[in-house]
Amino acid sequence: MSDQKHSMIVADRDIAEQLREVGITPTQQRVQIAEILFARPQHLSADQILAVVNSNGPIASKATIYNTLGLFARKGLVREVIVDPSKVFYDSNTSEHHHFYNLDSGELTDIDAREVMIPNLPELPANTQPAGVDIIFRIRESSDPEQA
Amino acid sequence: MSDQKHSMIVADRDIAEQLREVGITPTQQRVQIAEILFARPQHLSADQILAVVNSNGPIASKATIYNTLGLFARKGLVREVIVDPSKVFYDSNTSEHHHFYNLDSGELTDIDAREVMIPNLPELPANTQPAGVDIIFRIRESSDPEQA
DNA sequence: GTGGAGAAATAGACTTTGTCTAAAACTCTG
DNA sequence: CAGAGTTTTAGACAAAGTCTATTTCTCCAC
Repeated sequence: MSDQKHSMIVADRDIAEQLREVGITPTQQRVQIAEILFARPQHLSADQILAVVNSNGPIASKATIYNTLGLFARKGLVREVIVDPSKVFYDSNTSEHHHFYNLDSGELTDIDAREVMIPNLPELPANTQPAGVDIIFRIRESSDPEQA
Repeated sequence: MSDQKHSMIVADRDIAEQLREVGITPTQQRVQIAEILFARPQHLSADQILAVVNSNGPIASKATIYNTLGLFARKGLVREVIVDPSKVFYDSNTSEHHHFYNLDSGELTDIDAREVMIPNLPELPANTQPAGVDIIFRIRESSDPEQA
């Protein structure tokens, strides 16, 4: 039990260290948010993160959640996934990959980059540079009659 | 001049006919919205369409714009493009193609399907069927210092 | 440790996109 | 031209996200 507590502290130290490495001052709020996001590869909305962070008492405000997620995204710790017009998902998997988006369930799942032929980069408009490619395979439930 | 007026009417007739062909009852509002969208291939937000439709007197309400765009999208007359977390774009080019999205200017431009190698369809999750692929090349202005 | 400057967090007002509702106005068919 | 069903409408509402002024924290110099 004290081992567990100990490893939590160590884990937090590690996360704080990781944040410092990319130039982010580790605060309690940022560490907590990072801990949730980086526990495993997942896709969470700002709202979901807000709920999880504060599930055991108030730790971070809405503004902090948005500030922190924006900061993490700018530092490359997290990837913004824009597939649903109503909200942004934050993806803690930053390796190159693509997504299935299930239009019926709203579920977002990863596709390993190796499973998809990487498209060639088309000729860019003048005075622009590449900033990332998103490939989204929209899917629906097989028996969904909504198609005609 | 009367020729022009005549051709407008003819054009509206054509549009009304096109709407009927996909099972949409052509109302004044729907025809006007279609006229704006289909004048040329373009990307417009609901807000922009609302402004243009009503630029010479009130023709359609906000609710009608949203209803109509949703209807057109379901009928395949228009394609929803989700690249900006704050709003949906409606693309009157329904042929297969992809997009550049300029993060600095918010500008959305088409890429002909022939310019991009079509990626293979990865293995779909169980009980799902494909519903479309979006490929978005995010770009920024070349001299933008915002990168570190 | 302590002080203090700059950075970060906060509550809550605000903005914007989009949805909903109930009533009025249309369209179309018989 | 009547009546049923469809469409439009104004405005209330909802939800995501931003902003602001203030308070709190962090960290470094001493």
